[in-house]
Amino acid sequence: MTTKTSIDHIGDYVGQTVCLEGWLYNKRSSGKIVFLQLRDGSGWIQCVAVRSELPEAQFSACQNVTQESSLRVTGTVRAEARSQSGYEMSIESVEIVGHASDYPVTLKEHGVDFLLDHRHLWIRTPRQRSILKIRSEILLAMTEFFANNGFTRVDPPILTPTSCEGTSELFHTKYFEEDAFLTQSGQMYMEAAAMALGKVYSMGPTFRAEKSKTRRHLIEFWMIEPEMAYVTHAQNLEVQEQFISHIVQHVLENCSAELHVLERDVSKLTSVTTPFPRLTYDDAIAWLQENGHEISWGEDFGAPHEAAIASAYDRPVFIEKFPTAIKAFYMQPDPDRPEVALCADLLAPEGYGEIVGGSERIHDYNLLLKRFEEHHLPLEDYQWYLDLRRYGSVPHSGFGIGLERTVAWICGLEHVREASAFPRMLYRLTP
RNA sequence: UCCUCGAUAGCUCAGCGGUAGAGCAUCCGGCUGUUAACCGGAGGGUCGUAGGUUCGAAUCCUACUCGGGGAGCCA
Repeated sequence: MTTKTSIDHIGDYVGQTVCLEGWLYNKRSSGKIVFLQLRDGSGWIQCVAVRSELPEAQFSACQNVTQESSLRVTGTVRAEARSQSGYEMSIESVEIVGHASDYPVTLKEHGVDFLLDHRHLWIRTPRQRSILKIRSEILLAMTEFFANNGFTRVDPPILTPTSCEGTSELFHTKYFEEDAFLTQSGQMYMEAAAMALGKVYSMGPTFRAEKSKTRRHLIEFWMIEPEMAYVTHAQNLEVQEQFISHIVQHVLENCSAELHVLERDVSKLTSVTTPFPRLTYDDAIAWLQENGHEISWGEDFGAPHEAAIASAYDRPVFIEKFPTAIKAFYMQPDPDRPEVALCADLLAPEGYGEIVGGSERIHDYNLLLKRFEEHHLPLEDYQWYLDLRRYGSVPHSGFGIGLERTVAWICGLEHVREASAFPRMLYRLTP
């Protein structure tokens, strides 16, 4: 029985005969030699069939095999200077597992619409594979950071009875006889979990029924939401910058091949070290006004404002202490200046926009009650949330980070849709 | 929802009032080191849909459908 292996381990088998199981990425041939480029998910290798060295049936199978047919290839591994990976396989036998005819996603250029219609096949290409690998490594780095810093993972519900923030449009569904909505944030549940377990985090999908149609928006996206008891606004920012720099460092250390496929300028990532610059909302408004933007105190930033500020730095930048009036109801006011909240947005470099939003939460029962009234939120739906301030309330903080935006930034993508295996976008639910 | 751009072969596009084109993919043939291989040949089309202008419309006009990019909202 021939040893089976995967392409990423091929260097351990030089001079030996092994079997690889994969798919045909591309083929080139002349009359008496055929080059099969095999991929198996772990990498690529060129397999060479020579007419004089193979039975005629085996050689003609190599000549006729089509793009993306699945193959078992048995042969001898050689070190090969002409190969990019440094290795090649001399084919001894080929078994076609599944024939592919008229594979739609050719190696030439395609339009976005066509590629998205064929997303289930598009993800086989080197570029898309690299993105999905890096996404997976980012989630691993996040998990690692949380495990090393005393966090417990808690998974909040996806079906919820009400809005968490009362702002965004929600997807509506039925829960037997009741109305239900797909979650837009697990934050309130994570606040409850933080009172139980101290430091907690969630990872999972969230949904926004907004008709957003830009390169930074998906309808369904993943959010990672840490929540920490007894943690203040200032400490929250420190956790965020350590968290982000850990992720970037992990990708730099573990994904250099994938970053190379993506032609990512890694100097834009090596500069991401702590501390990150902190700009108050006041500073940001003043800076924008000095740089010719028409904006006044009290207004929220638009995408062009965020891009202008972010482009002034070589690493993510915090903008903190926004006016209370334009931020979520649950954010703790600054005790020295109640008109601003103890919150911060983290803007990614290179125009990728807001990747993190966080704040210290209101812990005082009466103040939170007042906010519910000001925002006309139905108290009966939120009694459990108010309970957290009735029974041993403590100062606490947390943040939410958008996974696809983070992946898009680290990978240098044009659009967040490539950061998801099967993106849900406005007017696009399939595949 | 608003602004803007687009829809021609399986794919990417050219043609912009006068007989529907190219490259790639597919099929056939050639080539012993190819790297989005190359060379020769073949098949492949209700020019998004519906109206209108014109002797004549893929081309000009109107509406609609579908999609891209952006704004707002946010992560």
